[in-house]
Amino acid sequence: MPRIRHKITEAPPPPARGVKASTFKLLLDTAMQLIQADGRIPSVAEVAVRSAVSRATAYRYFSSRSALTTAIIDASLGPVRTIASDSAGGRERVRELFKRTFPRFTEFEPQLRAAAQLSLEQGALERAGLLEEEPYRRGHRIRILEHAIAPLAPELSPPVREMLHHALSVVYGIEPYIILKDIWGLPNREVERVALWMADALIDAALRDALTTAQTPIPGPSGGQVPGTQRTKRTKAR
Amino acid sequence: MPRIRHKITEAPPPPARGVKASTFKLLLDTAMQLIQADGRIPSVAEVAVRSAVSRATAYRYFSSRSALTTAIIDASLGPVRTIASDSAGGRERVRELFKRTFPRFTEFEPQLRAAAQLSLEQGALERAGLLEEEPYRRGHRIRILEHAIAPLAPELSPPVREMLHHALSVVYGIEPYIILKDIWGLPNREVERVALWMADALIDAALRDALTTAQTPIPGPSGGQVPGTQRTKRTKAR
DNA sequence: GCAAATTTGAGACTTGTGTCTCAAAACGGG
DNA sequence: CCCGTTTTGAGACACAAGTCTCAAATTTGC
Repeated sequence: MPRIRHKITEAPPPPARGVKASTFKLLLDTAMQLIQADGRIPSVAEVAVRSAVSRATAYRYFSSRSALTTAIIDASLGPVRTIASDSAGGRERVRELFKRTFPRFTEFEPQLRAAAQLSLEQGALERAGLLEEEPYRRGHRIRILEHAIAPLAPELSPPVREMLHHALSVVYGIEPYIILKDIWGLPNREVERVALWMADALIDAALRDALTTAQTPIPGPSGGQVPGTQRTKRTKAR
Repeated sequence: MPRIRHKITEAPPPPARGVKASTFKLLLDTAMQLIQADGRIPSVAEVAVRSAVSRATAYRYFSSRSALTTAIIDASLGPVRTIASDSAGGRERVRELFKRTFPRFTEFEPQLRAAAQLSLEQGALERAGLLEEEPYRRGHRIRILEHAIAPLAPELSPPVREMLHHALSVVYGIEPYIILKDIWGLPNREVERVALWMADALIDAALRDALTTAQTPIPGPSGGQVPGTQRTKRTKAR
């Protein structure tokens, strides 16, 4: 499987031929209205009709439904940077990141669900070798979380830090939100509580791992064991 | 939004008219071969051709691609019960559940990804009020985890137990697997390690919460506070 | 305001998915 | 082995997504 390069393009797309900024805006605005109204990504044809524009023209601007989806997601979630929190250090920074992000989940739920769906669809096509277009990968999650846990870095050995980074990326995203709402039927308030609780639990575990490895003398440099990843079995129950 | 009732049908479907067991088996077998070979759910038409059967017949057995998907998933993951572990109590039971389940993720990855995709698609249709068929909900996750954490129950107050249940359901599933593989490119071995680490961390947190609330005298019966959910801020960093 | 370049609309066409009908084939019980 | 029932195949139809072409409309440069 070919490794995919994350495309973190913040730059505006190069102007294509046969494309007029005003028409693009008209179509995108219509699409945004439709998704807010219906809660699902509209078809290109729908957008065309509602914009009083021919189907052919709409397809000139959004060559497929997935292209339209991508555009809608980017337009909705645009300034991701504003989510980042520079405020407190340590655990609070992560908590605040979660709290700041959460309202976006409720506000942009259809768009985020669409993003998740799109990435699954494209993943399937990709694995089958049938994907022509560039896959949609925003990859902001890694970067945002990296920033959030940065203050904790001095207290964590690199492997523990990485583990925490991985673990938080599972909890920080639309997926837990979807699971808790769809499987359990939890209200937003509860979903947020669970996510925060999980984040806390993971940070605790990381800090604890850091302590145990800090106390232990570091093994020889060429040792097979990576320091900090052998989790001490804590308080074995039963 | 209408609440959906989980359909945990283990019973075989009632025999429909115009349906022959042998043809059903032929088509399903072909479909299973195709998904193993291609890594994606085949179309009904594809299955028909590869089974040397007319399209019309194939559609008699699988009335849509999502019906085919459902059948494939069920056939692949059928005996979910065998996953359950009755072995150890407490934390080990959860760990063993995770370890037992993990090989299925690698073995049935395409099917599980398809299941995740299907549930997102249907969720979108459902929210738009456009879903005619019964949505596919297996809902085994809740039940399996409930069994796994049962031995921990005596040590946990009901709210903490519920929190743990919710949290584990975010970690126990194909979603973390997908996130860690697709976003990070982690190998299976690492994904399993992260999942186990997370499960451990969550159980730790739950047990710790249980301790703190056990020490605190329970507030008055009509108090607004639910005992055990007010997480004590632990080791505030920085 | 004119000419060239750009953008658009209408419709034909393709492909994939799903439905429907009806006659032929296969099956099964006596 | 025969007759009624069940199952199947072939093709016609519908419909959404997406492509393509060409002439008409619009915009832009001068």
